[in-house]
Amino acid sequence: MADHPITPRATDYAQWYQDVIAQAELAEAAEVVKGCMVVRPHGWAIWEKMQADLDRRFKETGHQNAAFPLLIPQSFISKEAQHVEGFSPELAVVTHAGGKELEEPYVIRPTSETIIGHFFAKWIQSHRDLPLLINQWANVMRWELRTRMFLRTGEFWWQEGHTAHATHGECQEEVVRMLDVYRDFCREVMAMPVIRGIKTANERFAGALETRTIEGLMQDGKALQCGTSHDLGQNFGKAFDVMFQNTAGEREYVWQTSWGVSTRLIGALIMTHSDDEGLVCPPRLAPIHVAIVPIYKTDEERASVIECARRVATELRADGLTVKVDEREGMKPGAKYYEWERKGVPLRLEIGPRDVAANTCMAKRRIAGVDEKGKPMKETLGLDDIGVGVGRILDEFQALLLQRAKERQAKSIISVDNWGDFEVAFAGNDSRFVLAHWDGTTATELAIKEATKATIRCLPYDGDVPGFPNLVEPGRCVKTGAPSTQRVLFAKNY
RNA sequence: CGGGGUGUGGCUCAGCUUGGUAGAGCGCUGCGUUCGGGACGCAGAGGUCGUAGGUUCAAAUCCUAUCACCCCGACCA
Repeated sequence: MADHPITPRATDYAQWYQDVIAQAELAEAAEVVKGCMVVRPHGWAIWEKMQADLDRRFKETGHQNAAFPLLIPQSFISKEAQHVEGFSPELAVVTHAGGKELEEPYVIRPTSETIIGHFFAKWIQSHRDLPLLINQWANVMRWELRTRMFLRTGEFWWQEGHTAHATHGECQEEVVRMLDVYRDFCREVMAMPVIRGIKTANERFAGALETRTIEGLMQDGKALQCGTSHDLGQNFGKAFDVMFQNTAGEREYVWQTSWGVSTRLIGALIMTHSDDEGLVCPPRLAPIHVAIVPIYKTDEERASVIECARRVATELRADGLTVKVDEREGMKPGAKYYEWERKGVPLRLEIGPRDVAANTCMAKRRIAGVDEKGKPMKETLGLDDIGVGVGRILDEFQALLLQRAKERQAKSIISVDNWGDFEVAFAGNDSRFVLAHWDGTTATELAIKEATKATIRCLPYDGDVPGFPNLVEPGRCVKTGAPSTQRVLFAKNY
């Protein structure tokens, strides 16, 4: 075994995360732009796959895409009291343009509730204009003191849904619906189980009545907020005068929502599935599904093997798969194997002279056991119906990843009833999903964070936590002993 | 903004204490031999030593200033 370019997870999880990103060529630090990142082609390809699937789901639920300005008049941010308080510290502001100082500075959008509120006010007159269901794919900027690739950077890419409704009831339905879209996407496409829940007042979006979240469990036991959905009530409607005339002829403020997921999901993908060999990518998000490595010694062998590999690639592409035939010379097959494994290609096919003669190939899954000699398990596939064999393997691989993630999640969730056990669960650098009673006060929430670094990730939907079907039950706060009505989810988080 | 650290070929770093005019490994280019789990040989290309001053016959090395980045803390809809 040659040098291992990736730090093992057990040695240093944070370094492992950075190494996977570098070795899989997903992204790198922008270096000349503080706190920002360059998303490299292989990383962006994963985001494009995420976008394509999410966009289809948004359209299916009746939403339309639009685009709003990157720059927002500074005064807009100030119009909603909580919004300005939440975002002011992390705004980047444009004060000059065209060689002159601007009369009013612009902020680079940290999120678009305000500018969209302004235009919604123009677009909405009547109850017949509602609901208005808009989505925007965009980049946003939040000046962060401490950044982590994909998880928290100055600039990031996301989608933000913005909707306006005639009643609070419709607005609440939308918030629930879109959180479920995210949950389904995470499970079906990312092979990642998440827990739906409601944020505490302390963790709520600045300007929202209620924030819902999906929380993912990373391999090191920490939680990652993977998506959010906000009931904005009439807060932005009032701030931007977004009104409609109802059927009785009265003017009312609209009820609004916003919801988003971002390139942070790529971080979630890495920390959910990947291993010490590099990126592991579920087939439904893999930029390359199959890498074919030709094996040969002589020129004649090379010609026949490559001809065969290209033929297989063409056949698989007809099934809608992305296939790479690695024809690079001067590189031994083993080196190619490691490279494609680092990059998270789910399946590799090896085709050599013996395979050409037998009309077969060797298939190696990205996650495979080892045989009695310690060599990776491979299987032989016939070339006559290669599409069938490859399709089956990719389906099995997608299912395997979800199953593994679910098992890991199940093992990491515990229920705790006393402070001693709670502290043990978060001792040192440890984290997990801990279900415990909480007295409902922000003071206690902050005291627990101060003592253990663990925060309340959400008040989970009852029944959404595997193995713990009844979270709504009377109990005593794990910290203060005060009465509590339900268990909440604690974890350290990214 | 506190505390600590680092800036030297594309990357990782040595050299600095004790000044003498820049090195290694990897990567890259070319040729040849290799090729079923990370190849090897030979020949090459590539560096204003973060920046600006200062000391000196002479500075990557000593002094001053400054900038950038990293780690820990504070902060993080």
